[in-house]
Amino acid sequence: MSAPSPGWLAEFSPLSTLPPDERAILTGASASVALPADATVFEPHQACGAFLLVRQGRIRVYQLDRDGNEIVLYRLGPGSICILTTMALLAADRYSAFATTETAVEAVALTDTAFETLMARSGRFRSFVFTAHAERMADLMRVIRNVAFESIESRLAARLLALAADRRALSITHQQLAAEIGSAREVISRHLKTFERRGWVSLARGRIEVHDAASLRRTAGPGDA
Amino acid sequence: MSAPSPGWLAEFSPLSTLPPDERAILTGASASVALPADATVFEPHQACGAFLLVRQGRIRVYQLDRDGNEIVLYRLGPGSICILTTMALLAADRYSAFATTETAVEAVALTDTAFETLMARSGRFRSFVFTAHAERMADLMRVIRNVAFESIESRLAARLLALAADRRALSITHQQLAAEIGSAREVISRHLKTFERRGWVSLARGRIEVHDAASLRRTAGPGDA
DNA sequence: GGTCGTCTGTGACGAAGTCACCAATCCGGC
DNA sequence: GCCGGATTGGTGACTTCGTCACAGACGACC
Repeated sequence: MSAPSPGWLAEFSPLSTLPPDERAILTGASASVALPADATVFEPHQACGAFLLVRQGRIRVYQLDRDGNEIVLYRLGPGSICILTTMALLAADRYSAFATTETAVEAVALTDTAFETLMARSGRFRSFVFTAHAERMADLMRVIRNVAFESIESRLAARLLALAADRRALSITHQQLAAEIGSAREVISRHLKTFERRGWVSLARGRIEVHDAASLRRTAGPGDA
Repeated sequence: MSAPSPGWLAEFSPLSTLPPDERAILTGASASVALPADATVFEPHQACGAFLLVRQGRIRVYQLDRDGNEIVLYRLGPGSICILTTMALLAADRYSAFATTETAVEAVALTDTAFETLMARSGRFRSFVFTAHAERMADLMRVIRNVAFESIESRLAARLLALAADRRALSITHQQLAAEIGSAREVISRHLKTFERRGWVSLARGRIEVHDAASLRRTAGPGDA
């Protein structure tokens, strides 16, 4: 693990205003971490042991049951931190979720002592960490609202829009979409077919093209992705 | 708001080992809060403005959608803290959950400045707060696993056992049970009827008596309540 | 072109949610 | 006591969703 390239701190805007002495702690005790795509970041009952700040790439955090059913909880992108590792650092508790890199990931790892030093010394750092906690908590609440209250059709529409972002087409299988919202492949296939019949999307093997984002947005409803 | 009765700190074991100067901050800036049963603790987009430590009673935290559907997220009992208020204090973010007292509640409220002072000064206090965060996060993950992966029958059995605790009978309506696990009243009624036909419980208006906890535990499965 | 593994489509069925409606019970007022 | 309204529980019909079984379609590779 080498030192991260200089200037990485600027990529985390809430941290870029830290006073010099606190910056020194951060930059002094950090190491670069590079992960390939589809790598395991952590699994239940397996601590990660370091505080991770994501610089590049995307990490998917999800739940898995014994039958292989899956549901995505949230994603971590550039500028966000992995709070599950902070849990393991500051609280003894460990909780059971999986995390996998979706793309190659570049991150900065902070030693646990440096993390605790900063938490003790820097109000800005604490606020940064707490904000991340609050956001993740909000993500989980959103997932609960979706699975408990929303129809598959609206959740699927919402997720298609979220995954497509601004692009027209996305490369994803029906099985992967089912894992996104915690449903079954056949159910997703059938709903996608009706979307296609309505002219909202067009389907090809491993590929979905969005034609009518407005209609999708309408069926997604006021609820969030 | 009067000062809480002396010795309340002993009720929060992780805090009882604080050094004298940190205890002084806690006891000096705290006020007693008494809430009746069925009172609103907080609602979405409405900050509570203080750090709450629960001494007596129970608070139910739940999600609600526009159609009145409900699902319980977790409960706070004696010795636990309300992390949603800490979110509002340290992070600007607010998230949308409801909290209601199930019984009369006695709590201690800490001013926000005292909270931040303690977070800055006391590693033990930080660890206490972070542990609470981790536990709540674990609760939410458990809820997600349940709604996404478990059958109604097993979730109902698990919840009956959890609510009954060691008692044989519990006073609860089918509607309330449905709100516990995020289902519909009719579904709960039907499952309870089959439980009764199997001799596991007996039903009366607003009352359920558990006769065969072992069988309930078996259908609840290895998963958590 | 042929083979194999992955991906998608479909029918049948059970489990769960929704809707409509009624019956039983409780509670307060008289 | 009795009555009337409100709450609670029971049930059938129907829709949506999850599960199972299986077939066809496509792409990668030889």
